[in-house]
Amino acid sequence: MTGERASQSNNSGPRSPGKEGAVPGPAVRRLSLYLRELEGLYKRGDETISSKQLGEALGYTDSQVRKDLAYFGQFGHPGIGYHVDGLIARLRCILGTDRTWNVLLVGAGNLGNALLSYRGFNKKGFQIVAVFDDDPQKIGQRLGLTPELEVLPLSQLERIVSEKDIQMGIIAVPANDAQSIVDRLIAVGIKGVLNFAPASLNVPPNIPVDSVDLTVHLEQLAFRVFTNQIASEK
Amino acid sequence: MTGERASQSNNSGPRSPGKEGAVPGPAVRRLSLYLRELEGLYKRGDETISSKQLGEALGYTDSQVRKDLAYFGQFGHPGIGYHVDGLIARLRCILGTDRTWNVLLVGAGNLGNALLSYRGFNKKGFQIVAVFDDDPQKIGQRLGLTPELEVLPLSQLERIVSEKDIQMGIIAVPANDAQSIVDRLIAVGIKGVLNFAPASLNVPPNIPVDSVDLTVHLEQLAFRVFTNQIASEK
DNA sequence: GCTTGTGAAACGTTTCACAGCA
DNA sequence: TGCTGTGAAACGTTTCACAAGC
Repeated sequence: MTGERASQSNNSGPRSPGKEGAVPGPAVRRLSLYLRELEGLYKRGDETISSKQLGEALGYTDSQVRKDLAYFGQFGHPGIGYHVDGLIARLRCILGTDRTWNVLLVGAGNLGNALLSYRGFNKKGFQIVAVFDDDPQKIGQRLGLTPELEVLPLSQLERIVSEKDIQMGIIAVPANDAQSIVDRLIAVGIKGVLNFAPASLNVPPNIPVDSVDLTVHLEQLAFRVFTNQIASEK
Repeated sequence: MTGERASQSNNSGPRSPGKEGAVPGPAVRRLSLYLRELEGLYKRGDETISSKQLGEALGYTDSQVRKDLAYFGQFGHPGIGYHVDGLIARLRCILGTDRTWNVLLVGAGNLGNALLSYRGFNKKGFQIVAVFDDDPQKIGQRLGLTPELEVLPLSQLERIVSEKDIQMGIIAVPANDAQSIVDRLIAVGIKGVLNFAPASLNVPPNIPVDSVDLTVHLEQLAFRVFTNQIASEK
């Protein structure tokens, strides 16, 4: 059943995994970090980089870097390393950021506002093209950067999603509202969700959800700081 | 070399790992999610819960839940499950959120402001007790919730950290400033850092750093949405 | 009956080590 | 020499399976 694909040397099509099959989750996360680092190197004018250098910059081993990249093809040159610009293009293609993604935001509170004003999203090809909130105080407000967005009521969700061809949604509402919001997003055809509500969402298995809980991150940190303290008291 | 500790049945001291030794990183992350879920159950009046129920609520197996908890002791009762309130207390103690942590914030931009206004931190025992920014426009502004905080210049860092007994720092500055900020934080004795700047930070190995890059999360999502599309086209 | 805690097996990820190429 | 790509070994995590307890 595992489809096979002739290995296509260096000129393989976009995203070509060396083999059909699962890429480890952690590897995909690292690809984003490689890309971020490479974009910095590109700005500084570097033309090539070795797996060793790239790994050291991020705290990974050289073989880790090579294995991660090898899941998707053969991008390097023995004795040389990787061409920075070429690898950037490949990674963007692999991650899907060589195109623009239209994103909606639900929740125009503090966090929602901060997300609307964040320039980093646009730079990476993510455009927040609609904001929803059911608070009557917020509906009609214009928020965010240069082309400001009007806060719309959720009743407009279906219309706007198809009108603006929106594929992903960001949830920045209180925990209690998150499940009903995600249900509605999926009902109108949203294909992936980034959830900032401190709640665990129940969704069909084909809908990727990535949850960022700010307090969970602080707790992880507290645990590790605390562990260090105990260790150093020994 | 592996210290041994008589297994202390149910009344073991705080945080007692069943055995001295490493707890898997992913397990610690899940503990935070268990705690979040348990706090919800407690509000709804539930008194006991089984590993099966808790796992199902979060998308994990029952044995995963039991193994994670077993790293720290024996908290359950065969045939019954776990007492919700008791397990909450244990998890808080393990994660270090049974005390208050004083936290500082560097960067009073959009994201910094959103973090200052977020009530979830206080509920979990994290108090942002100082805000720093070197932008002259921002210094002196009063931001955040009820007891507003005055934005201070970084020159005050050392004094405030010792005065207010601050252990952790949150970085919400542009990528280019992040490394110099983290260096200064560590120099004044900060023990852990939550970094929102899209940059990889170089720190000594005994200083835990947790990085949250919002665009990395969207990229992960884009990758998975894109993968699903390709799969469904097959 | 149902549920925990845990050794052992299964699975997944990372690191090693080296052939092959520039 | 320096570097990639990759099979094999090492390591870590999750799941299984079951004895023991309510």
